[in-house]
Amino acid sequence: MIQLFNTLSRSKEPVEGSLLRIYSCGPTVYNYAHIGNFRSYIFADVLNRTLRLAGYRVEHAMNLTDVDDKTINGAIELTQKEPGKYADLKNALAAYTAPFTEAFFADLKTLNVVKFDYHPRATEYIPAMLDLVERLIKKGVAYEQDGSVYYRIGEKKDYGKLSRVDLEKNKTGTRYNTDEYDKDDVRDFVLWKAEPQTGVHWHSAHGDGRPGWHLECSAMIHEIFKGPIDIHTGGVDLIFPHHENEIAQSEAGYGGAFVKHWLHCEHLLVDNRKMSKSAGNFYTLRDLLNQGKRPEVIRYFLLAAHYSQKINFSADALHQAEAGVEKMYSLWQRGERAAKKAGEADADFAQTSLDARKKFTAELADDLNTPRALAVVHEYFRVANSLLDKEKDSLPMATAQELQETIRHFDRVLGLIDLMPKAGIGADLQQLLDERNAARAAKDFVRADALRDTLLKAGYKILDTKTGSHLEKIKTDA
RNA sequence: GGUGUCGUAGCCAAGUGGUAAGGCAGAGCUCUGCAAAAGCUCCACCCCCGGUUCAAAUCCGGGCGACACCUCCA
Repeated sequence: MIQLFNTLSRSKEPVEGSLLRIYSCGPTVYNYAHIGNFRSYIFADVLNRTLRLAGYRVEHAMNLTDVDDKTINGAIELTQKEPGKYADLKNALAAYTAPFTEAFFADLKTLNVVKFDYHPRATEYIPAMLDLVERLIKKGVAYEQDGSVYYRIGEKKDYGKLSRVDLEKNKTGTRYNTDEYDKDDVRDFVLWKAEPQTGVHWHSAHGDGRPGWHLECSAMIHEIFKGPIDIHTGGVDLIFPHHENEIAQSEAGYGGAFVKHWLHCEHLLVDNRKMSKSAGNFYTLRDLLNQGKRPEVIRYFLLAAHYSQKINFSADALHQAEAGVEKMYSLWQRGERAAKKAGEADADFAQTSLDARKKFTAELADDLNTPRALAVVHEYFRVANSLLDKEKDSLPMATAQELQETIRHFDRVLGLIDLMPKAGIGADLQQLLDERNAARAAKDFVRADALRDTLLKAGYKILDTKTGSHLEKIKTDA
């Protein structure tokens, strides 16, 4: 049984049912997503992987916001740069968001995020959104004002139940100019935004306009899942107002429950400040890869802290993560090499492996406790390395297989082995190694060490063991 | 001003009433031509003050400090 912290109740609750419908808030494709954004998507991935490992069936959607102020501005800029190239602004919008959308999917792949089942885009669900707007007007909780439609917060008595904001106590107007809004109540939020002909717009009963930000998630969840969902994820900054407004819209518009379990992951910090586009203190995945950081290291780094805790992004933390990844890869390859003997599997080790697998799954089942799960992994690695030491790197095939299966089990959630540099040791490398060992045997240590350096620069580390020397790939090809 | 989260070793980070997981770095040792890898050993009384309790890092109260949300934001 999986227990997950629910923002709604502020306590851990069991996840019920065998088929889980999950919706995760995805990116706005106006730019490259930064590593803080990816924390949220990898968090969704860990959730997805953990549930599957635990035997649940999962249907998981992650949206792409491809129409909002920023993307529209981008589209307008495109048309100004190349007048006449786009048939209309919607075409320009599609042209503007396409590369960022592509980059987003490529980055997910780079980070070995398991494919989600659905990736709905806001622009593809305009009719569904307009349908929701009409439902809300019919129910009397929304009103039109100058071509825009607003949600009347006062009509929802339990508004604020997720974020626990008390709108009465909240100062309004302190942080934004209330005069800019033509709303009955400053707290009301926009469902449908009147957009002049000069902007990206769709036709509606209220005139030309485009959807408000919160609307897409409600409409797409309804369209895709045809009913309430089990889990909804996102970053903590979405709790209010985004998720609060989603709840209001969906519950009022479609009736009944909306989401059982709300999960929110904390922010990634840089120098103790939230990483964000507006603050400018962000790194995209591409930035980091260009700096020689490896995606598996980034993954490990993000998994090393619980999702509900803020983590500070630093070179130091990344180094520590790299050491963890290396240890895993090293053991994996050591296990591969050690599969040599026939005979029965080591019964003690088989038991240890089974225990470790169970413990690993159990730690994750407790609100996705990846740090504890990693502790289990490291304890297991120590036992496995001890065994390999003791057996001089020669194990029965069955035992080596046990080791690999266990690492594979961990990796069903960690997702690191797939990103391991491929060894591909060709004849040239083997020859260098042979030459080095010949020099070593001839006590020509200067030459031996020089060859070791050469191999290191080629991305291979030499491991000298009692049973011979081996090469281990330590770097991804540049 | 309102709301919430957090403060654990040099660093990263679990634990949330029963006497401090795990990792990185460091020190010593084994192995090694040297090194690397691996193993073994060592390395914290949990921001401060007060309270509750047989027992608190863990609960309560009060400080101090950090961050976040209340505006677009993962």
